[in-house]
Amino acid sequence: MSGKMPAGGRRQPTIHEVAATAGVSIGTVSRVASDSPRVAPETRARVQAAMAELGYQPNAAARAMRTNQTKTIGFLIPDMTNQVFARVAQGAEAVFAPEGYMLFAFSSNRSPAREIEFLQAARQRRMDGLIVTLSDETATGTIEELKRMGVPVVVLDRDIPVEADVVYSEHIQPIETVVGQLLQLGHRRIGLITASHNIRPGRDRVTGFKRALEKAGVPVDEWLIRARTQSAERGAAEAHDLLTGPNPPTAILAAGSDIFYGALKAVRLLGLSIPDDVSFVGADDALLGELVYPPITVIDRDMVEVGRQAAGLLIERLKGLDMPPRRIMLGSSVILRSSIAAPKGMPERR
Amino acid sequence: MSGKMPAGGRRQPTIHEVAATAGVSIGTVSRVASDSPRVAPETRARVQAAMAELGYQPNAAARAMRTNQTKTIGFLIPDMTNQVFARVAQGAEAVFAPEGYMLFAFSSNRSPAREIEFLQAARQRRMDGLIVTLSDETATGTIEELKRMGVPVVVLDRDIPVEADVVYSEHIQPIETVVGQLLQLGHRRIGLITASHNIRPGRDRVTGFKRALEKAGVPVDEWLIRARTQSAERGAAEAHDLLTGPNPPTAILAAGSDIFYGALKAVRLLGLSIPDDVSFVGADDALLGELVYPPITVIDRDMVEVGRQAAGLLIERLKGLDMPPRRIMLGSSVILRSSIAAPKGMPERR
DNA sequence: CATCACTATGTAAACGTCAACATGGCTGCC
DNA sequence: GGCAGCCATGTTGACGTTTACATAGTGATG
Repeated sequence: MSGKMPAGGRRQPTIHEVAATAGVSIGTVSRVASDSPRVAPETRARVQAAMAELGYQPNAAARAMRTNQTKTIGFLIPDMTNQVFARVAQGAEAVFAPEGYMLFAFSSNRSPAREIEFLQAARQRRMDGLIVTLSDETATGTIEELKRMGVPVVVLDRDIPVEADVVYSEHIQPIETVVGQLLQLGHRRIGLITASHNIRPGRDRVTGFKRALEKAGVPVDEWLIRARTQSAERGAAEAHDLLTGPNPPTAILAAGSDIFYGALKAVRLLGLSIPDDVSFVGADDALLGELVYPPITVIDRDMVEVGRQAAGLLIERLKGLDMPPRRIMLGSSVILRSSIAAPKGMPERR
Repeated sequence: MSGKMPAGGRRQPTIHEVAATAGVSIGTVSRVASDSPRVAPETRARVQAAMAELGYQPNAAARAMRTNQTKTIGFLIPDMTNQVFARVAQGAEAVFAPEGYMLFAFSSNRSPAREIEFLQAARQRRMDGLIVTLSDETATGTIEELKRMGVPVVVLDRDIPVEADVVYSEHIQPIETVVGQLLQLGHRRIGLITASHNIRPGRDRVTGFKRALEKAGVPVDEWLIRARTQSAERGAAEAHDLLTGPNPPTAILAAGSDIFYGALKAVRLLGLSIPDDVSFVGADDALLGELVYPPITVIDRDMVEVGRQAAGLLIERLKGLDMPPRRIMLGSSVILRSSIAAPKGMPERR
């Protein structure tokens, strides 16, 4: 275990060295490397032996220059430590790997400036395609950069003025369902904490929320709707503010995984009991909902499937199929658990 | 919003087009692109205007061919949906971004075959350096491939026969501490569920566990030690098996985040109460430990810092510093919460 | 047996960039 | 005023592949 670092900058063998070792020309080596049929079996074997001996791996940059393909897909997400996005990446990866593409995942940390940096880096690297989840639909710089890409782009759950395939998640209906449930239990003041209006999920959840209230003839109190940044801190702050306000809600909807964590923590810190003091609904982390006590009702969706679908759309584009932009809508489900009950001092109706 | 997809394969402008537009030679454009000082201010401005007009981004592949640098770092992790690894990536990213490097994160899903594939892809792409977390130290193919890399490698928390910088996490001491606590509370049968012996964390945790028992003169029952695959399913299965066995433990240590989830779920499914029926200690997910009821004692560590340190080591290597392999050991802490108590029917001692 | 049609292999140009070298105009100094 | 030296810019050859084209064998066929 002594001597130089393996890191010592050893030069990688080139096609020329393989050719010399095998006693053939570089053209033949190239043909063997790319599985061209026009090579005699005996020669092929000799070249393969030379490759193995030298540990040859073709230089992707040189190859990219000639072929205009990098076999690389860029994947832009707001936050890779968020399981929701990590699962999408996992689903996409599973589809791309067998096709020989590598996924280049990048976290913007919800900064449009970092998103632009990523898109530029992706363009410099001439990535073959992109899957993006923007953190703000109104950031024009990002949209401009996206339009310059020149390669297929699949957009996840955002409405932006770019001609691209999109994979949407259903947000209106599950919120409507769960708010309907709460209303039926007798809740009249329900707090909603979700993402900003600048992204589709935030807007749709507010839409679903209001729609459910209107259907039941319950007036909308804008004070109860908190559509801001998606983070645990924000979730905690909003939940705290709602629950310590003059006329607090009897139920809280924490729609977004980080918001879910923060809001739940705030409820705990206030020493409130679920569902006796306040009913609680989380989202996007079914496992957490299951592990805590009491188990928490959550709005859940299959993010791995989102990744798979997005990858599928992109691969079809990469195969050169020319067609109008497509949109896929994937469902969400409500997992009912014991964190919701009739509000305090009110017997469950019916 | 009509017409062709932006995806329409628009060719990216080259340095030649920029040169033609600006009315200069490609050499001058190259000098402007790489901030060389030998350019007249007026010319520089004209070239920059041309670049902006055409949306020029230099071709990374061509640049890589000339400079032998890709400004790309490969990051191999067992599972990107695991927060522990995602945080390491985040920490490393934060260090690399300002240096102009991009991080290429890849999940092996704990398959040595996939690890080899990744290492080969990394070599083809001539990545400038690597940070790797192997899923099995005994997989010789992976080690071989690692030795061929020819670029600096930083290894995370593994003992492998490769000359590389390593960032370790402390595993022995925190386990010893927490087992010591449990012994003092009166526990004599403690179950340990952790990763396989094929990786350092698994071995070290078992070492710490046995050491604590030996110090207290408590005999080691191998049946109570479950060092196998790191997954929620495995964690659940082992916990179930331990708790339904003929002579079950009075405390469970679920050392590993996925194992933690699974084991906790198993305890819930068995209808056991924590800490009345069984004391419980988790690891690597302090937030979950805080959100569940009762809050759970966890062994915690700062994974973002692990990423930062690893990135720091790699960057020094990339700067060409020649030095012997270095090792950094980062601490772990025990966050005591109410999930541990004296075993049933035994008053807390002292 | 000469020619044809293949087949296996070699050769060379091009991909886009950088950087070493070449060029030419200008400044300043004796 | 002539020339040294410098500065801005242009020219060119690599970097490692792929691939179209060239070439030289090898049978088969009339």
